[in-house]
Amino acid sequence: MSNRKDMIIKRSEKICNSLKGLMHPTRLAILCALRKGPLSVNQLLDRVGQVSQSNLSQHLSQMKYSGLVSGVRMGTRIDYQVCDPKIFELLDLIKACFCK
Amino acid sequence: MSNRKDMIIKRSEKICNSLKGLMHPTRLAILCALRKGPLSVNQLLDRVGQVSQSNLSQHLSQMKYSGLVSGVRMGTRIDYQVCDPKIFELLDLIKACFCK
DNA sequence: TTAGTATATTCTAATATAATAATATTGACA
DNA sequence: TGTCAATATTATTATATTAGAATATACTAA
Repeated sequence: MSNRKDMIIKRSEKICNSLKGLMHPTRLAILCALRKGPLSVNQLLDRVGQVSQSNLSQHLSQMKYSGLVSGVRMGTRIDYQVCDPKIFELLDLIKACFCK
Repeated sequence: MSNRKDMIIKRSEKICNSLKGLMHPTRLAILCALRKGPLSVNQLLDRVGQVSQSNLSQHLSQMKYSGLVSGVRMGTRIDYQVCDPKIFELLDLIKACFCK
């Protein structure tokens, strides 16, 4: 049925879907901002470039969906944080690869 | 003029553009296939999933443009290889982050 | 309960990306 | 030169992603 090529493509598709979670300037900036710890949406709004609240929220929900961040409600606000600190290693390596 | 936020966004944009080079199942599969060494377009065609020659070529040119691979003509064929082996570290870390 | 603040959702228009088919280019060699 | 094999380009269409505006929801406090 499914041969080696299909396996590779299938795995690549899965990886791509996860990668989409960080494949946007705004989303990368969100991750950078979250490096030092959790931040609320409004705090993020303040730290990340010129983004509307609505747009920021959309990006956050996309990142939540792809398992990059999680949000904890603290009363009226929601603090977002990165699920797996390994992501920061990934960011560092990405910078090492592409920022020269 | 350009404050801290702008800097972050600018750098994020740059990283994103580079990342786009690997943000596709076919392109990821190409990179995997190139891990063991250079391959010609036809060889890649044989190793990567169901892709047309034309489409594969387009992906290769995009990857070339974003600095991921380079091609060396050998007579009638062109051998492609990964520019920077650090990319494979990146792939491994991506797998570690997202394939569990 | 009402007002106010924080965040999310939905819809739409604009833009970007991808796949396909058709055609073109390049190099080797008779 | 003409043909063949390898690779690239172009145009077109289909699909996905994004931003923004408007609106909705959730919680707090009075």
